[in-house]
Amino acid sequence: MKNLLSVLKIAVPDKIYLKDPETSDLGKRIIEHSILLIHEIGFDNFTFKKLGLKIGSNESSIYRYFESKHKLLLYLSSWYWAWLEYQLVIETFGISKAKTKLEKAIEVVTKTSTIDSDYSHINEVILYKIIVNESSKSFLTKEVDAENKEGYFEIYKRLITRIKEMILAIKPDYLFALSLASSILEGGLHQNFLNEHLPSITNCKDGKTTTEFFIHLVQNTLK
Amino acid sequence: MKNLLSVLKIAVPDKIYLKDPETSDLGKRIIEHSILLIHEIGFDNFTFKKLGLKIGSNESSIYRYFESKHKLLLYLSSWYWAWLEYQLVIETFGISKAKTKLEKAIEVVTKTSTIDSDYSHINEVILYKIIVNESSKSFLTKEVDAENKEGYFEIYKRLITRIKEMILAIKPDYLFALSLASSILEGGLHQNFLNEHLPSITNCKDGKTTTEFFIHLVQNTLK
DNA sequence: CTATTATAACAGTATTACTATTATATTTGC
DNA sequence: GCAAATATAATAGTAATACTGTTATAATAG
Repeated sequence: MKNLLSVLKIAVPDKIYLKDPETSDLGKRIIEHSILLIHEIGFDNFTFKKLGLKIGSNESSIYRYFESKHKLLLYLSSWYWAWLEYQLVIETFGISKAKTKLEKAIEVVTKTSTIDSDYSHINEVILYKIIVNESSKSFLTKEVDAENKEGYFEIYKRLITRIKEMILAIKPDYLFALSLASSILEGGLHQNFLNEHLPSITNCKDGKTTTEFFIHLVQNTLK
Repeated sequence: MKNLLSVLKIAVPDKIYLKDPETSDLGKRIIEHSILLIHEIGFDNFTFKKLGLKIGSNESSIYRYFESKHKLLLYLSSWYWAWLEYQLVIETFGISKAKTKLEKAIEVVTKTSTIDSDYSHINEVILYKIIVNESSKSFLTKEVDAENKEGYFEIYKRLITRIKEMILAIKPDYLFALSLASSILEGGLHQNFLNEHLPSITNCKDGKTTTEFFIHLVQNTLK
């Protein structure tokens, strides 16, 4: 089951890119090194020129794949959410008890140390760090409504919908299943951000994990 | 009690600005219209040049007050958190019952339609919209650790600490009081963002409020 | 082995995010 | 009431950003 990714491909909405980076060596190097470079200098300081320099390739060649660095961030985000959805499905598939299933889901979605699956050129551990620090910037823009219409957030929304279903399987009359699901996902990222940068306002440190916090929260809410 | 702000001044960490905008007419116009302009075109598209044009003043004059637009965002955020802390304190001051007190706090912190207090040149309703859409950008940067050391996030952290105290007053042995407090604050902003831009993944709409969601969540968690 | 496609190299542009300098108002102190 | 100090405005300049466009060269496919 774990090796499904060797036959399946992570599917990202194709309007996000001009040319699918998975279809060429240069494309894969763009993805691989954009993750490393964004992690290194931050998305705000990241440029295609710097990336080109890093991969020994020309700025204009990168523009053949993505029309802007914002689109690249959308790609990386979508890719991560798709990968997480895959993790979620395989990890919870065999679990029949609704409560155990949701707990596993919370674990998958809020844990920090995802293993680099080594499936590809993409380092999932570093990508997760980018998601924590930068993914909000993919929707905190003036263009969010237009981009939502284009379907750029479909995978993210589908992931939240899956968690919502697991919540409703436990408590079908709960009125805030979607809000709880989106809070687990974004809240998990936020607590892990605080742990790293503003530790004085989180308890998810010193052995206590973000996962524990959310499992406790959800257990009591759905009781 | 409500009119305390006519004698008190919202205090923002003074390292954030070069010159206190509250001390001059131009300074106040900078604040007033930066809020309107950021709301209008978004922080990413906002420049001091455009702001100068709007207030009939020169770009370079604005640089006398803030060394960058990032510092201006830090100022606006800090100002908002200080204002919210003030609201929190006066609204909960007279309440003796711990549970009622926290519920009031959650209401203050998560509600969308704050009234424009008309106390000043600052429109709090529009400022809240900026906070929802842009405030994360004030800490999602590579400079967050350095800026945290400089004390730029003190008010924000103090606000969360206040909410944490109210949580602990109800359940002193709860291990995640800080995480719950920070989740209420950021989560509240996020749900209100979703309501506006990605409504398919929130239940905080159609009469159900973000405040209700969090009150229910917290009540059950601290039971 | 030619045609197509992919990539690289180079040039150019409007805008951004500033810094620096000088000129002109406005306020304040005596 | 006037000089000195301060605040603001105007102008110029810069390196970097976020692109677009064109042409040249390399790789590959039919």
